[in-house]
Amino acid sequence: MYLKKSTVFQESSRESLIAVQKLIAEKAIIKDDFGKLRLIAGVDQAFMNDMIISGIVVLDYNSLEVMERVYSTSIVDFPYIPTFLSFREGSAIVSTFKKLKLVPDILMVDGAGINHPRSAGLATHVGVALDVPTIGITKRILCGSGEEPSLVGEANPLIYKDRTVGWLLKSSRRGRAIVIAPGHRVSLDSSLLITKATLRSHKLPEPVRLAHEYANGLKNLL
DNA sequence: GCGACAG
DNA sequence: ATCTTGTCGC
Repeated sequence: MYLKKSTVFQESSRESLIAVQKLIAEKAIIKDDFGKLRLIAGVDQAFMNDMIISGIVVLDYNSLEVMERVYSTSIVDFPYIPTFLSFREGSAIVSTFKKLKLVPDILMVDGAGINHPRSAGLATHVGVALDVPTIGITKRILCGSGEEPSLVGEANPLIYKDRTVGWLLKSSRRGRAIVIAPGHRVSLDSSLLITKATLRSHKLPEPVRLAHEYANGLKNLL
């Protein structure tokens, strides 16, 4: 019979992919290791049938002015399976990042960071692969729990197995809190401070919000 | 064994 | 993520 990718995945590579994630987690550095913040980028993927559109937007960290945008397309070759998102979107991000002319000091990713069962979410995976400082931003919790903040600007720690792995930040008046976590070469505290600094009256911080808008907008031109 | 589960 | 209209609220 025809083997669905998900079946192949489940039966022949699950353990090896978990092994890869454990190696990524070992290489991840969860402390500040970046220079003066001048440029911050955001990345997000949009999908059109079996095509992945990955878009990156680079902003000036202080003015949040857009400095550069690049994108790349590729074919979907892996299904969406919770905790294995990096094997679906990771390579697309890496390819797109390499097309940048400007080198951002931080890359904000639409996915989990160390707030992952094996401490290897998409932001961490991509950060280690490119050896670039990353922060992971998600709208929902993948794992862990924390008290839901109620006041705008309030943040509570996200706990997973007795360890603080990120934050729940009430970023806007409406909706639930967003989830923030270090990906690579960024500390827990900095991941929160930097994210707050790039917020502009929207639920998501500007880097990822604009990257999402950019990637989705490309669907009308491809 | 039974849920939970980023994008 | 994506398929989709109207609708509640600031």
